[in-house]
Amino acid sequence: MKPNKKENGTEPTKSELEILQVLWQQGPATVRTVNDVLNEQKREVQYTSTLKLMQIMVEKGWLKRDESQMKHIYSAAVEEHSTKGHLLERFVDTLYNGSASSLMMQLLGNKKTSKKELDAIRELLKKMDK
Amino acid sequence: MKPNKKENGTEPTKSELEILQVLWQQGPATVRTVNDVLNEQKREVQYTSTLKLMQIMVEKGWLKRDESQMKHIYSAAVEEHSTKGHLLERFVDTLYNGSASSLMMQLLGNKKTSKKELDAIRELLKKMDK
DNA sequence: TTAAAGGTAGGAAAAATTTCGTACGAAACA
DNA sequence: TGTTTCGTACGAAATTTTTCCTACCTTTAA
Repeated sequence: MKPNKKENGTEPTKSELEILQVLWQQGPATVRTVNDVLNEQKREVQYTSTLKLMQIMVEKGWLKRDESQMKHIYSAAVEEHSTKGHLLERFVDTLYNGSASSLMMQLLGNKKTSKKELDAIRELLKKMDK
Repeated sequence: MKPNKKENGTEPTKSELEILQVLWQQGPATVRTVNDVLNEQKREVQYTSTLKLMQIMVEKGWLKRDESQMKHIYSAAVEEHSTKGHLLERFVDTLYNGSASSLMMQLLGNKKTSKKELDAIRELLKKMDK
């Protein structure tokens, strides 16, 4: 029974989440690719740092790795929707005592939420109504 | 120009957020009270650990401290609504590319969101409609 | 007036996270 | 055939976050 079994109960760290985001968006990719995206979209970071982190994430079960090629191909081992759902749930629990509508109010009161967003949300609720 | 000026751009850590939550809910309180609540609601933690953390948070500008009594009274130095708003914004940006409606969909698809919550949200939107 | 209980301060250790230097192998190419 | 480029592995340092020990002071109660 090796340790890299996954389902470790914990959550990805901030940096780990950044990497997951990249892989969810781009699909399976090399360290080089992920590192490039990070440097471009997020923050400056050395290649070996990204490599190390991604290796750790494989151990933790967040990522899978295809080693059949010399350039290893990494991909997310956890599903985007459920992972984000879990994070969101924890977020709501922590900050809003589990009340989704409290969070909504916050969100809707936020200047950053555009008219377009609001309409999309209304549409969504209408669909759920049926 | 001392460092404990506040507005340091960063965000509270997880543990710091727990303490802020307690103070937002309970109002100004002693370390003893905060520590008791933490142990009861969250996790086991030593008194001096909580004390130290709260001292650090004063330095960082997250908390204020009334030292006029021997039992110092701590209170949140940052406003609940705006702080949570900021955290929420970062959360949406990080996980949903800033799309509030994406987050909503996630939230609404979540079993944990009760009928009551949904109704509250509809009500909210109706009010915003006018 | 002493002992016990309950406070704060401060330093340091422990743990978790992040970063990167170095070594070394494979591939590309001059 | 070098030699330069691009890759992984590994270890360790640096940083950040968290925890708690120790010292010492004040209040309370015996």
